[in-house]
Amino acid sequence: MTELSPTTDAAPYLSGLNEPQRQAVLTTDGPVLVLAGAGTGKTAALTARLAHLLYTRRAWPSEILAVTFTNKAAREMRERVGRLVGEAVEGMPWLGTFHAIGAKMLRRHAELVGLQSNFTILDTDDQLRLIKQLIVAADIDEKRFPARSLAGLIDEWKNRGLTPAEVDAGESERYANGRGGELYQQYQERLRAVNACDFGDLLLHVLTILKRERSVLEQYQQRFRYIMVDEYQDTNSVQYLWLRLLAQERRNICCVGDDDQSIYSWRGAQVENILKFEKDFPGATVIRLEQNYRSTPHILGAASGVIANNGGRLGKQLWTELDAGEKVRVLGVWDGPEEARRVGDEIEAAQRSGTSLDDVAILVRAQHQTREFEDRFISIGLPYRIVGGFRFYERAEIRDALAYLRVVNQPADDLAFERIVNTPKRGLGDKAIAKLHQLARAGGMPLTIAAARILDTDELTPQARRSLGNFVGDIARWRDMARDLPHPELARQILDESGYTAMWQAEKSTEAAGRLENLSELVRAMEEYESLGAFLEHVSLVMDNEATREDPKVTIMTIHAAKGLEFDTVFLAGWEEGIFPSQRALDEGGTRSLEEERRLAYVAITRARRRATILHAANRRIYGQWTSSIPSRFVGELPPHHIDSETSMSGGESLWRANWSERADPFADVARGTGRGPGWQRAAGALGSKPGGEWTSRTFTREPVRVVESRASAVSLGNKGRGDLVTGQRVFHQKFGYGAIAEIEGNKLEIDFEQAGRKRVMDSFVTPA
DNA sequence: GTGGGGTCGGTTTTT
DNA sequence: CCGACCCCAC
Repeated sequence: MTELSPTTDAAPYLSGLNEPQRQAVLTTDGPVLVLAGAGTGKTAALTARLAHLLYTRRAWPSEILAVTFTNKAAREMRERVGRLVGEAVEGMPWLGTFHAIGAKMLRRHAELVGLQSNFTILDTDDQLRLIKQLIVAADIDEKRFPARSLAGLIDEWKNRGLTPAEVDAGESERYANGRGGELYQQYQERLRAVNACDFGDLLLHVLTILKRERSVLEQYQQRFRYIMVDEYQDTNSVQYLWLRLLAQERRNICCVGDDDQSIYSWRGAQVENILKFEKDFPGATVIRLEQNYRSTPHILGAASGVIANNGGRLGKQLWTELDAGEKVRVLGVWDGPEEARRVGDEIEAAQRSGTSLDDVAILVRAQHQTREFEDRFISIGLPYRIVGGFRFYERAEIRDALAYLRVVNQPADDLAFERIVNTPKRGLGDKAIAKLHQLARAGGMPLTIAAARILDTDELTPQARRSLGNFVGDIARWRDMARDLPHPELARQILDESGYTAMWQAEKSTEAAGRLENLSELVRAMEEYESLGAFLEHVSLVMDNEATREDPKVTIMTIHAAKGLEFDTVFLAGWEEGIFPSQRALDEGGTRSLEEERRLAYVAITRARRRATILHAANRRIYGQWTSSIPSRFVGELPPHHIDSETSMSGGESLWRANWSERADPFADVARGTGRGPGWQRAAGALGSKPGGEWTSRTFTREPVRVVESRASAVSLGNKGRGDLVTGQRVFHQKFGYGAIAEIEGNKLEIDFEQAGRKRVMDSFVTPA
């Protein structure tokens, strides 16, 4: 904050803001709810507000609490505020995700909940392993009561702000005949014993502390002059309670959100939080951001038409000054493969007229729908990226490497110890580990200590003892080294001396090479952190695939993943009953889940800036069965004057109608949304067994005839007919790695890949190996 | 320890 | 139908 003029009018951060946005910025005191529709410049207003608080000296950077849900949002806010106020943003320690801020608070007060300040943050994998151990120890049949469901339940309780003591019999009943609460209790005890906590604890422990320790609460209430919350509609109960405690003294809380974009109830978010804001904070100022800067009127009209079918909304009327533009296209196709083919064709055409692939996205309801597109795009050579799936720190090699570092950093981290004690193989099998556990449990000590002790006994076989002795010695040495070696160097040496790097070097696959690459990437990333502890914190809370700048690619992702993003051209695939809205949502019944699906549709449409195409297929393979489907009810909710409909099926509309609307429809109750519709499988089972029933006419025993298409692009992109390949030859493919040619059919190859199995690819995408 | 075979389930996903 | 996961046998 240097040389800034104190006059608000001249403030640079206000330029370019519309009236409601300014109001959101300038209404600094008292509770404020900013209802920000999609594309209405929410982030601009939020960051300007932050800048305003700093610029007018209402608060020091360290006196503002600004929370987001994702690291991406936090990063973006930090960057944008930085652009407005410069260095000052560096001093904002309390700008971050709920979890990052929770972790920060918890490290300061860890002892109040029985932890040490260097506690480890477990990820879901560690969590699950721990829970499995407890289930086995409690002699519960893991088949009947899977660890996953207990993990989910504990997570839910934590999201709701319930400690083990607050889980009543009814809740407890939800796992293993009433043993849920008891296991939750044990789980928390184990976490404490290994000085660790899970994601949920980062919030729940802090809430416990704030509720129990008056002085701590007051300290934070005093500190945070202003509180700002992004995506308020996504807050869950703990987050809500946490915010309410912190805000209740000064009442300078500003929540930004959009009830129409609440799509995370399944993970504990309570739309009610935003709906009842005015009740929670009487006298709140409510500001609506309704001018949309992103999409054309037709796109907005289509989205608004759909969302209007939901009840209980706070209500917003989006408008735009942009030109009408194209109508939203609704495209009916015959089946899934045709859907992918059509989208591919359209994208190639757009590309020819100058559209960059980076401006194009395909949004689907569920991850598995990406496959059809992936297959198609590989075969026509259209560059794409699929968002989602494995993240960097979820990969085995990264988790292994981190486990080594964790053991060095936090001696009580038993889960990390277990993970690596026999990776790479050291001949320390189950029996040896079991004995270790026994000793550790008997003596109430961490596994590393138990390991050192057991060496003095004759519990282990000589080889196991020697091997474990070496390992224990290694760990001790690494801990010594940690004192004076820079941590990236330490990591390098640990990976080396432990034989971990060698383990992957010994494997000659492309996959192993990639893993080694990831490991060096990890070490490189460490350089940016001041200590090993800081790095581990970053990894467990923040690490994500930073999109490395690459060649332009079409983005394929779920609607959930697309929230907050925007693209010029958007394809919305699979708008059929059962797919979207999903069968699960329909089965669960109730308007609640259907309305969430509808909000998802709203989010999907509003991602588009200029062009949106909605697709629905008449036939789709579901669990291997060819099944006919009817268009999503959301298609019917699109206002007719905002759309152009088209069908690619010969016979046009009449065939459509003949196909799905005019006979007794086995999905009738699904379509009408009674919420009691049959699952696909049940429908298939029940109707299929009825001789001569309707079902047979709609079930395809084999794939429908495909339109034979000529693929000019595939040919033009690749080598023209190549003669250099023969059956049995070893080749390399950019996506699938190495493989042997099993069959050649024109320019199409069947290849048995070493990693990916048998795939059909175009010859232009392989090179002789 | 690994791989073969059988079983079961099959939205959305961040931190 | 396809895949993940688990268990058991070598």
